[in-house]
Amino acid sequence: MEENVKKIRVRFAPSPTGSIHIGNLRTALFAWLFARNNQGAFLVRVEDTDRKRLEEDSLKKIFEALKWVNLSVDEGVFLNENNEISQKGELGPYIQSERLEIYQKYIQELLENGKAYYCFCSEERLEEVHKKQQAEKQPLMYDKKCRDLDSEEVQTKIKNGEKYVIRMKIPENEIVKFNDKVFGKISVKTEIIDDQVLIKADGFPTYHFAVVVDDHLMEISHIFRGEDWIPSTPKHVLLYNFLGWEIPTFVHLPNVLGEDKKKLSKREGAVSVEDFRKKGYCPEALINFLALIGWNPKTEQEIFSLEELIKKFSIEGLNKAGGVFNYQKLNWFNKEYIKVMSEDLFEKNVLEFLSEDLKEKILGNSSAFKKILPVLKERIEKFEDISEMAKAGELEYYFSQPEYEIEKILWKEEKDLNQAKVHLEKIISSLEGVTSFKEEEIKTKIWDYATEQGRGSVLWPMRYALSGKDKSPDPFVLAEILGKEETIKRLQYAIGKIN
RNA sequence: GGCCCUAUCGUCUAACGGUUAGGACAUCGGCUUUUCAAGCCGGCAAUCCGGGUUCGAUUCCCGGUAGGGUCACCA
Repeated sequence: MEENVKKIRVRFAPSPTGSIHIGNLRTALFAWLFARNNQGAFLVRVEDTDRKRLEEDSLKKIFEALKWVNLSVDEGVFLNENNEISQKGELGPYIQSERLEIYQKYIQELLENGKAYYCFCSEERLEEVHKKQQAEKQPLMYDKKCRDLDSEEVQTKIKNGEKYVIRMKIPENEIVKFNDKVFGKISVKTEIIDDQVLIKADGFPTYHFAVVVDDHLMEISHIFRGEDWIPSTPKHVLLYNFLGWEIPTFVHLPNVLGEDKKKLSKREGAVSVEDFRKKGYCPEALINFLALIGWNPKTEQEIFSLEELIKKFSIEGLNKAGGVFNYQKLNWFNKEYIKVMSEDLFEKNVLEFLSEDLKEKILGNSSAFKKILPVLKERIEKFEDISEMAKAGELEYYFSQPEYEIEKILWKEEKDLNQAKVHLEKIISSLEGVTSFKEEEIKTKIWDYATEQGRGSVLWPMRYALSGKDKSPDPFVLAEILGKEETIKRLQYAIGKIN
């Protein structure tokens, strides 16, 4: 009930170590939906405490991805009008590397209260300890060698310039309990909790320390994160207690899995938001699809706009079991979104996925292009398919006379090229009388003859003469797109090949 | 291996003790049809196993099994 009083504040806390993973996007989405649903605030904090894994343009990619899927940022780090990384809000800075003094302040407090201690163990020694534990099939934990060093000893070591980290002093024989909004009550004995490093040798805090400090200082009410954080949550709970802070509400989300039922990883192909963008998925489709993994709106509706998702979202609809990321279903969603896409947007997207020389041809015949668009719309599930169609030569014939072997112009098992020629000639003469060269009129002109002679025998050669392909839209659609002159030209070309 | 978590069609999921276990994707078949695509109609397909509790368990409890997560000076 305290949540009703307190303002809802959630955060998305990416690490700038690459482009944003689809699973992280989903976490951000749920947090964002929750904030919007409750008139709360959505903040973004950058967790860049791992100095070794920093990637130069990672932040840009992350924020471009957020912008692409339309998740707006209320506070913290964001991309401004000039596409520069900047910060807004009263509780900053929102980039952890700029908050080092803050962590210092609180680590001192823990040190003074005996909740943390200096540890001078070398990485080599730690490695040995771990090796031994592994051999004995013991859990891999710090052996607490430095836990009870006396303070004089500590001071002289520090004075001598010995490298150190600061560890958390996990209390003995206690049970840490916390309540998760999705997974319910979870409790863990302190015996199995490691004396976690809080401050690294380079002076930077570890994730575990920084999140607790920052989430508290930034007044985060609900922590949305992946379920893989559940095992380390007891450490965080302990830290909140050590510092005398109120514990926020945990909302751990079930994992997004690959086909192998393991956490979705690069092995599965596209996993970064960028990848999906490059393949020509619609951001709305991706969001819609993602929202329905691990959450359900309790209706049989499948297609939801962002606005509808905001309205419908609630933590109660969240699932515990991990969900497989199913590309086929994503494709279906994408197709649904393409169906209702505006002509202009569709055209713009198509152009983006065409090669330069094809684009040139199109610009030379833009009226044909306009007519092709609806045909393409019906046939693709993502815009990458346009490139594939182009490669397979399924676009070329709209703009230039296709080459083909004349025998293929015959329907099924038919052998008589002369008969086909007769049909084509008949079609030409019918077409010459068509005044407005529209699909329906072309059809009515030819239909009776085709029905009489056998539709396959007449229509297949016509279609083939126009496209030069086994598969294509129907001949009436093709004829309209090509126009009267070009259609007749191609039919005559076919007759010429027969002669 | 320790600890934690999870378990309904192949996949995403609905059914908060009583349903012929529902929907969607995929798949299969039919219709339409000159091919492809689209569209329409229909089919196949699930409660992990064993104990309880209960008049009655998909649903609650326990155990097993299976799967996953996690055990860093990475997040």
